[in-house]
Amino acid sequence: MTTPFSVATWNVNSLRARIDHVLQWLKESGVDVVCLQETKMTDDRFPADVLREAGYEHLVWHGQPTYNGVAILSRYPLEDIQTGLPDDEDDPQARYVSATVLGVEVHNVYVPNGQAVGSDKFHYKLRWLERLHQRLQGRVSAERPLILCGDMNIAPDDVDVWDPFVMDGQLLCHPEERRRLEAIRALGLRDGFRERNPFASAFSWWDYRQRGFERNHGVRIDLIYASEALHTRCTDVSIHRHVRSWERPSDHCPVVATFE
DNA sequence: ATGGTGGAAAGTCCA
Repeated sequence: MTTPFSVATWNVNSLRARIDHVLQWLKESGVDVVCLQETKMTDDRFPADVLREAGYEHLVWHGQPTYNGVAILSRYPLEDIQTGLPDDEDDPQARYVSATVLGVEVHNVYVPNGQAVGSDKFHYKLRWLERLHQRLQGRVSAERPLILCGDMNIAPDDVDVWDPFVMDGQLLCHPEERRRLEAIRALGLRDGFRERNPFASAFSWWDYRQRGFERNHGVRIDLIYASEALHTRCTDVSIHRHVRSWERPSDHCPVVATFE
């Protein structure tokens, strides 16, 4: 029948700078499928050999110089790999990769940050979310096992931010971006962490600046959404907060969902 | 305090 497996999302803020943390965390977590964002390297520099040695034989990566970059590391074979959104030809930003593993469609995204509400980059963010919506429309159904995960760069609700009054209407919380994320979720996706922890303010990103982690000034923007068929198999969603306290960490920590 | 910290990459851009 179905194979139990776990899936993680983690914005590593440079895979080159974070490779030791990644290897350490892969060893301690043993997660089966890992979706990375912000690898920040060209494809020829991707450390495929060392990741294969760590047990992740099946890899896909999609990078560019300096910025962005996404990858999927898997203990199980990857099929139907797609790098970039379908209409990516005039967009050089590497923010999307998808593959099917164990019969599950995994869509790994690095949603644009948006820089500042109302800026050109903010409009690019909104447009990118609409392109993601188009990609998933018709693919999400109750019966098909599917995951959408990644750095959404949007806190879905006020409970997902350290201070909803300070953050009200700001980047990561603005109604225009929240509305577009909710429209994607409403295609038929479930936020397993939120459903299991309805009132928990638990975060996945803390600003490097102004001692954000020490003061727990964080937001939950790294999400794992599952289709109905997969959500019924979900046994746990955990935020691996301790990784953020390691020496010279990414500003994001990993999030892991487990399915039976 | 239009700052602050960290990464890429070599002066800024991005988050």
